[in-house]
Amino acid sequence: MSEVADTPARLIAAAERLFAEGGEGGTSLRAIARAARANAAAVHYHFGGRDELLSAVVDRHIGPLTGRRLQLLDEAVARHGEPVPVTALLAAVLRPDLELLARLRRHKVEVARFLGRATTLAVPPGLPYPDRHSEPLPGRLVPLLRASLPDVGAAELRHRLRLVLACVGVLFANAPDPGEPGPLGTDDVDEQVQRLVAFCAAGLSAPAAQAPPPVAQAPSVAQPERDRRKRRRKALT
Amino acid sequence: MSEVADTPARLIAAAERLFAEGGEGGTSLRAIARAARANAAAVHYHFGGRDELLSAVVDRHIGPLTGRRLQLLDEAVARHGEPVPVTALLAAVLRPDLELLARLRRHKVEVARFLGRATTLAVPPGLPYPDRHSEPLPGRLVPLLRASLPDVGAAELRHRLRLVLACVGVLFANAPDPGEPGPLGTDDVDEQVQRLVAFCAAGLSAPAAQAPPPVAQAPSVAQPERDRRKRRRKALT
DNA sequence: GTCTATAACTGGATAGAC
DNA sequence: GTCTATCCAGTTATAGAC
Repeated sequence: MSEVADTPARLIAAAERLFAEGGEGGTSLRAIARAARANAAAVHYHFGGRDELLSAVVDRHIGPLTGRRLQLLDEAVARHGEPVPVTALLAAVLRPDLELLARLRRHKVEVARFLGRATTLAVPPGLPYPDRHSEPLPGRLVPLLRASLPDVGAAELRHRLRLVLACVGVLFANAPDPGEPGPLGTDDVDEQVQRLVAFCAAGLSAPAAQAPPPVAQAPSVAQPERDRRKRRRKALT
Repeated sequence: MSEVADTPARLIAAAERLFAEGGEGGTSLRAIARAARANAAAVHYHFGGRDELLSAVVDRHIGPLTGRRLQLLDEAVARHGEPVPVTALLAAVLRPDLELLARLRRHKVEVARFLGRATTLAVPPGLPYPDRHSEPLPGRLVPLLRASLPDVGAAELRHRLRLVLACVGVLFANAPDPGEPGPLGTDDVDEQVQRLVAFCAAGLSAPAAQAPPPVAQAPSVAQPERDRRKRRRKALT
């Protein structure tokens, strides 16, 4: 873990730390190379460039998640038979994320936040982030959910599932510092799963929307802006 | 709207477009000045620097939202009396966002996505984005919710509210191109409000979590990485 | 495989003329 | 208020020595 390791490994490790601490756009290839006690040219040799290194860092964490999710889904099916209770399906999908989050939070909170930004968001345009929604997960999950929630329309279900995945992403992106209480008010992963599943299962299963009483029309929005002038920039060396 | 306008206004407009299209980190002060047909020095004169300009852009959109949310909350209280139904409270809070989203989606989708990244996420560290959770909104909203949901614990409620706000943020961040169907499968704001409220109200009101059946322990995670080498970087220039 | 050196630019910031 | 000119630190990328 804290070995000398070969250059590519040291580069990945340094990149992970710096991308997480300094932001995706704000971290330069040279800074990474310096931190890895390697040379700028080494990044090009091993990965092909800065962006490919970024992808490598994200993939390394996200890849294994899908595997574990599918595994837990299979176990849930085996245990309950179809239709699987929604809570069991959600627990299978969400647990791996919360486990990873707990692990990262201990020593690498910034990395957790970085992954949250990278996976759930449309993310700064132009960067090659993996699209979570095109993973093999939905292909397996959606049919199971449909069977368990026959009263929720197919389209509605897909939208709601997006909202569910959004929740996990934001838990990552706003991961609290270690020392502070964990993501959902607890450091216990089982409790986190229970709480998140309680919220999401209820949302997924909700009866179709009903028209609420009408609401006053929106007034004009955006404009109050007329006194910003000549503030000195924060000093910088 | 398409006037010549004064320099600060042109700068804000150009900055909004370029930050949205090119990402927060990837847009330079010089590019903004060029697009605004102004000078690089003008940015420093009027705003103090690049980051302050970024803040100005975000504030201009987000500021008015809080006002409208509080206004709709007051109307909801006046109409229903306390305790206000959860659905009414949520509709008041979420409608302004969806209205803004619909407006932006028509001609400035990228700006919507930009705002989503900027407000809900921890966002690349170091950048001065407004923290949505420190707005005056929670101070007014949380007591109303507590009164409407006496069975949900205070802490639990706060966590769930974070999840709700996360959902809106991700709707912004992943705003679909105009032409494609709207954020929740429809272009009609009223329907969007209904669907989002249905999901969120159910989640907020859910009974406390229950312990689900135990789950196999996690195996080792992260590592499959051993054949990435020497891919040429995509040509450039 | 890893390094130094360097090419070729772009970044934010500011001084000072107009 | 707005511009030009300039500073200089920092960027990716590559050629070529070891």
